[in-house]
Amino acid sequence: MIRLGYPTQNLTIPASTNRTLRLASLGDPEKLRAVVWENLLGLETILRWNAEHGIPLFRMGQSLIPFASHPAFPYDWQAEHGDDLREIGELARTSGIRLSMHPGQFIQPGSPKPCVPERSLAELRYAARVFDLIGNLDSVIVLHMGGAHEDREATTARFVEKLRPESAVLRYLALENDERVWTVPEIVKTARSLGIPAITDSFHHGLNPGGLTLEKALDLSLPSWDPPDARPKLHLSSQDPAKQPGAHAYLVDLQDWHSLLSALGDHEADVMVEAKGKELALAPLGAWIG
DNA sequence: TTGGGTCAAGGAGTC
DNA sequence: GACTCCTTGACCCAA
Repeated sequence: MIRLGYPTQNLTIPASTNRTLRLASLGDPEKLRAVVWENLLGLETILRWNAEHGIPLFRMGQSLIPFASHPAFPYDWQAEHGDDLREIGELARTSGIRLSMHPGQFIQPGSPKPCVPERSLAELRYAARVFDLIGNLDSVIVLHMGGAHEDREATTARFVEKLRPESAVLRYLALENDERVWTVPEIVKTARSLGIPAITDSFHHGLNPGGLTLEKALDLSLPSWDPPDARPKLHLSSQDPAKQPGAHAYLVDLQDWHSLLSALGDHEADVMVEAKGKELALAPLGAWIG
């Protein structure tokens, strides 16, 4: 069975889990609390909508609790929002919805600059803590390996060294290939050395295939998951024809979808559709899921 | 009221 | 060296 999902917001309702504020506004805790409350309410609304529409995956925005990992964050967010997160976890569980997060491009545990990995780990610990409170073990933190810093081996070694002690993060973490730097075989190798799974992004793989067909790439990444508790995750998107290579399109090109289905064969997978059209991009694909 | 530029943070690539 | 892409919204400012 193939299951589909979408990230951060729902354009139909509409609702978002990614409202934020400027750093300068952190000095106003009431304003911050209001933004967090809107994000949590947005998440609950989206989960109910997903349950009604049979969509079993959703990726929360990284700004669910804006600046939670920042030293200037003004209150104990785990104490204040823990009950809400536990209730959201219960709602997701009873609705059969798997949640994920995708820390952004600034998260670089392998950077040679000392302060960058430290800030990155703080952000990853925040994401892991959110999932601890949500309480669902099938949750996933999706991470790119970041830059190569002109020395792939040294960067990989730093990346592994920084993350290996982070058992609370590794519990949820999965590595994803990217469109420029790290290929599927490279992230699978690094993921294995950390004892975590790897996600193949079919769009990124097309731009940075490392000499492998999509089918061969899936042969490497799918076994890194351990179903039924951890169904394999994949990413699917298409090129925006009006923009530079790497820019995501509003919908998914059906040719890309069929290529993924063909490469998957009989394998089961959870497919996160990274389209600008969010949930609107799922309907044309759903008709093809048998 | 609108549209543009910038905002916590990194890095790689194009032109 | 400036701009764009990975993502989305906030918020200030000029017109």
